[in-house]
Amino acid sequence: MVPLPVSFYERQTSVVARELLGKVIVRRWPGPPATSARARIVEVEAYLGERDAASHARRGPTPRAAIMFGPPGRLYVYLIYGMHHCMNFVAETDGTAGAVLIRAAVPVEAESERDPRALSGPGKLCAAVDITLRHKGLDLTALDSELVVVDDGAPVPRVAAARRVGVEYAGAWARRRLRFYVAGHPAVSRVR
DNA sequence: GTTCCGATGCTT
DNA sequence: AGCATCGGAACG
Repeated sequence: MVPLPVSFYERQTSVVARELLGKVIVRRWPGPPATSARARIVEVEAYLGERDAASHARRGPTPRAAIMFGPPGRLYVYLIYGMHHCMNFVAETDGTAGAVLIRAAVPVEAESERDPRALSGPGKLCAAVDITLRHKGLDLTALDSELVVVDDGAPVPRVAAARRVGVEYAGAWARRRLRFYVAGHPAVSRVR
């Protein structure tokens, strides 16, 4: 299955965020032995450019956040609270900041189970698929990447929106509904 | 059920 | 000093 192309990511961040719901993260370990894991995205957050007071891009292209200003379709990883990694997909055209935080996914092979083990929360998700700072900058659109995103033809889910989690400091931007999730999905954060 | 807290290290 | 988090403890 072919990775989503650069053109998918090169759009408004909130559009990319919504459309990532239902898509499948494919993590490949080259090995040997070569292995892989697949998880369907069920919750994301859009972080916009310099005007977004909750975004790491708010202080401009600092060493950490510069990648948010670069070409779309790249992986932005950061370390939070000294122990958890968070993965983001860079959106918008080169020169404009934007990224989508991936907050929750469900392993594809577990989807049919009665109570599928969810990878809920950005830190837990990153740990589950073994993504760390050394993957920052990875090209999500390259055929041979250790991490790509694919459309497996599953039906487009019904999308709901809510405030982003953990950005209370951001004033009016904290109240924007820039978190998107599969409506009614049990793996989604309980927070409103 | 809720709220609180500590862990741990990078960023500004 | 604060953080785009998590899991466990304390409390009701």
